[in-house]
Amino acid sequence: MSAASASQPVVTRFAPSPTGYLHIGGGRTALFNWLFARGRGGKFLLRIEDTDRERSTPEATAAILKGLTWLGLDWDGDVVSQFARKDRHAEVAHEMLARGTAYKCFSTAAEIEAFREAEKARGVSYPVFLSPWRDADPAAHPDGAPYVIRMKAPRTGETVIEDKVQGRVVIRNETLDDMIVLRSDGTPTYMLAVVVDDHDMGVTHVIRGDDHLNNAARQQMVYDAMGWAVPVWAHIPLIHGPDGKKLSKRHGATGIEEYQAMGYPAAGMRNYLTRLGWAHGDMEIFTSAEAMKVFSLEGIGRAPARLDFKKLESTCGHHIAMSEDAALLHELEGYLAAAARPALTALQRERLLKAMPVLKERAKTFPELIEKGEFALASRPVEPDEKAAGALDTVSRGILKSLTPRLQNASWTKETLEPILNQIAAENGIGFGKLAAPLRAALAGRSATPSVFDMMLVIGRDETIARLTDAAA
RNA sequence: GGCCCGUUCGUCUAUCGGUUAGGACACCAGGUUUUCAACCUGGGAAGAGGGGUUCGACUCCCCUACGGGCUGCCA
Repeated sequence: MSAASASQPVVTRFAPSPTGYLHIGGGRTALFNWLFARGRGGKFLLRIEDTDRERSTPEATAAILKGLTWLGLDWDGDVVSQFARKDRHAEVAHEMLARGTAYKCFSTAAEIEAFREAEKARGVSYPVFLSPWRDADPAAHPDGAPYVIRMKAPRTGETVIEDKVQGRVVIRNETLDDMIVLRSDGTPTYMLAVVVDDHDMGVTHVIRGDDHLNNAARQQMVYDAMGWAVPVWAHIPLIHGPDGKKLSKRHGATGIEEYQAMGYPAAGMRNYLTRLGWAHGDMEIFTSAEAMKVFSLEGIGRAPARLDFKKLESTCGHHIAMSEDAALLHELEGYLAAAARPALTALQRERLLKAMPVLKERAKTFPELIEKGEFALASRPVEPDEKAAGALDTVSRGILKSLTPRLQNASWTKETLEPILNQIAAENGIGFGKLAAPLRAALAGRSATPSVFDMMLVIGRDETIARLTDAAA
C-alpha cells in the first residue's frame, strides 16, 4: 500500500511557495525532511510551489534558497519549479476525466458564491458545494463555455490518514466537496499539483506543517483516483511565538535570514530547531550528524512549540565553543556581511583567529564574540567606553606607567607575565583584580574581556606596551 | 458555526499502565574567580478540569475548557 516499503530508499522534499523569505517554521520543516532523508541515505528534494503567479516572485525563491544554504541544508538534484510542470498536471487532470474520477463543472464562481450565501442565510454554517454537473450527461455540456475540472470525490464513507505524527485521522467524506483540480484557465490547483509532483518525484515521505493535515485527506483521494501509492504522512505542529500565538511579524524575527543577521551560528540554529518539537531522550546538544543517526518521525511531538530565544542562545553558545577556530572565523565574517557591519582587515582577522580559543568559550552569538574580542579588533589609540574609562583614574594610570618598563624585557609567556603583574599589584597594595581593571581598559577599551594575559599574548609585546603607554598618558 | 489536531515545571521536552514524574533553558541561593562568559553545589517549579476503564493512570476512553489548523478557480 504505502509507497515507502522498507527496502525502498527514502525520498523527502521541502516545497515552499515563493511569496516571501524563508520562514523559521519552514526552515524547521526543511530541517526535519533533510535530517530524515540524510539519516537514511535517502534523497532530499526541493520544489518551489510557484503556481500562484500573482504572488510568486523570483526574489522570494532566491531568498528561500539563500536561507536554506545558510542553514546548511543541501538538496539533491535541481530545484523543481511546480509552475513549469503545469502541462503534466493538466495531463493528469484529463486522465482523471478519462477514468471517470473527475468531471467538467460549468458552474461559475458567481453561482457558487450565490449558493454559499443562500446556504448561510438558511443557517447552514458549512455549505458544501455540490456541483450539478457531477453526474451530468456530457451531451448536456454547454458548447465552448469555460469549465473547471473537479475531482469526483466519494460522497460516503470516510478517508483515513495514517499519520506518523498525528496518528490515525479519520475524515468523513461528506464533509469534503469535489475540489477543483484544474482551473478554468487550464492551470492546476495546488491540491492536484502537489500530488502529481510528489508522485512523479518519487517522494516516499511527506513531512510538512500540520496546517496541511486536512488537505491530506483530499490529496489521498487523488492518489487513489490515479491508483498511485500513498506516501507516508507526517504532519508536524507549527511553531508559535513566545506568547503561544501563531508566529507573526510582531514577534520579531520570523525570517531565517534575520537569525543570521542577529549572529546565531547555523549549527546552533539547526540544533535548537531540531529540538523544537522533537526529542530523543535527554539529548540536548548535538551535531547534525549525530541527530541524523537517531532522528525519527516517532520522536516528533504533537503540540505546537514556542520559540525561546534564551535557549536558542544557550544552544548556540555550546556550538560556538565546539567549532573550529578557522571555521568560526569564516562564519563570523558571513555574519558581518549579513548584518552589514564592516569587514575585517587582514590584521584583525589574524588577531581574531589567534584569540579565537579564548573568545569562543565566552560567546553565545557573534555580536557577543566581537564585543569580547574588541581588543583584537581595536587599533590605537584604543577608545575606552564609559565603564572602561572609569577604571583609568589618575592612580591607575600611574600604575600602568610603572608597569611598561617591567614588560620591556620579560619573556612573553603567561608564566613570566603573571608573577610580574602580581608583583606590581602587591607593590601598590592592591589586589590583582584592581590591577586587571585598568589593564583591560587600556588593552581593550572594555570592561568585559578575556583574561588580561590572553590579550597580551594575542596582541604581542609592542602593541601591549604601546596601548599601556597611550592609556597612561 | 462545522470538521480536524493539540494540552507534563515559565519554556523545550522524557515517560510509551506501576518512577521520590527525569533532563535542558530560564530563575533563586551559595561557591570558584581577573571583568564577562564558563564552571561547581543546592533550591523552587508540572501532568488544564471533570467523569470513567483498571488492583493501579500523565499514560486508555468520554465530556468540558482553552489553544491551533482547515473550511478558496491560495499554497
